[in-house]
Amino acid sequence: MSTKNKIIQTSITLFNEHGERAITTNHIAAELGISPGNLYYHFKNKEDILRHIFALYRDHLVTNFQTLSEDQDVLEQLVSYLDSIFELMWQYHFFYDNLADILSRDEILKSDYVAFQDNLLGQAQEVITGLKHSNVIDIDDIDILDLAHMVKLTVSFWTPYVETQRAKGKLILADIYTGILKVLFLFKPYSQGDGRSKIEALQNKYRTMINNSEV
Amino acid sequence: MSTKNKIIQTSITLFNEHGERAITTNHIAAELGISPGNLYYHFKNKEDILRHIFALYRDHLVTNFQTLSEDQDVLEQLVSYLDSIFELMWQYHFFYDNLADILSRDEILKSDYVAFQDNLLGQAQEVITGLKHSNVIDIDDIDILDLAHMVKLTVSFWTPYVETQRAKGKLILADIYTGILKVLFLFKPYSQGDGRSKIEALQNKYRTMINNSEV
DNA sequence: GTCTATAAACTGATAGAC
DNA sequence: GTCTATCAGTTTATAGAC
Repeated sequence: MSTKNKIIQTSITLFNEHGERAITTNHIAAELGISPGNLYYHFKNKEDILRHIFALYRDHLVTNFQTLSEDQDVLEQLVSYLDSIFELMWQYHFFYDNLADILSRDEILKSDYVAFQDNLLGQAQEVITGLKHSNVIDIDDIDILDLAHMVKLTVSFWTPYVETQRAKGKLILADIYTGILKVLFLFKPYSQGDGRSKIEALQNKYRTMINNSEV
Repeated sequence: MSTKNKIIQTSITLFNEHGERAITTNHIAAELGISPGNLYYHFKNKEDILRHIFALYRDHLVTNFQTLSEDQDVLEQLVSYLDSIFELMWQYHFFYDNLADILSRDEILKSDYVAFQDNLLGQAQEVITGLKHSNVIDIDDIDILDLAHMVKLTVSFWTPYVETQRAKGKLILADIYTGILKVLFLFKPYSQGDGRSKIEALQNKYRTMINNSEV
């Protein structure tokens, strides 16, 4: 792996472990066993590293995203989508732990992030519309935007929420599943007929996975 | 006002305006026109200030909180409760903008916060149970905990969510009302009969207030 | 209670040699 | 590409005078 990539990967690890604020360019260089000067050869500064990490995160999400088609089981697609997203949220959770702070220090990163979020909001609305057209849920068109925002809020801030609800311990896989369950919970009251039992089956699946992962 | 209180109030203002990370003890002292040495006479360090601010926030919330009684209009009480909470979230929004970060630096503050959150979760469950017993909503007992978590997540991270969804501009009063609408949105699918129309009336009330406040 | 002065530590960042 | 050396600036925190 190139030194540039190593710096990015190590930064992600250290940021997730100790928080972005606590990790300086010197820490990153020390962890890698390279000199600070070398790090500054590859990146202009810490902001520059953060921008590269965000680009990586965004590309991952764009790559994994598949708009729901009505051909396949729409709920299965939703779940695979949620799996990807929450997995990603876990890999980059430091970013959302310090979101407001990181964005306030970098105008360019902030406008990139805002544009991307706007994109995601549209995709969330498409997902909800897809579930509606597949008769999994029944929802007034006027409520779709609100639900899309709630899904996005939940996904974005699930990891910070979990981290700040308990005194000790890091994020574990079960926390990711619990987050997925929360999104399913948002959909559940709108589910109808067959859709309701399918969602309940999914809930049971993830509850089982939580129990198994905690052993 | 005592110097000690002035320091606390000025800190809150500066933290909200520029973010907690960007404001040092020197900034606070300079803004107040006192010396850094004087500030350190009143507080051990910045952590100490943050602990005092959190205690203030917690006391406000405890004071304003009234468990819903079934005598009065339970929905009116809910709204007055939501008003207080979101108002408070606005006054101390820097705290939630940087929550994970602030708590990770101070074990004592973190355990105080966790204990308080546990408390709030119980109160949220009581509120939901109250709405159920008043027949405003119909919800399975098994779902109450999930809904309580969703309400808490929404309230806690609403201001960071808003701040990070748009490129420019600070929080305004309309943002608070929009947050209240999001909580009502969470309750709405569980509402029944008379309860549903009452919730819709409340939604319309806040939508009107948003429009008026933006003029 | 408040000030001045200052120390000790750390941070981000650069210049120049290899 | 990588290193050593180093700087200028910032931050926290304290000692001692008033």
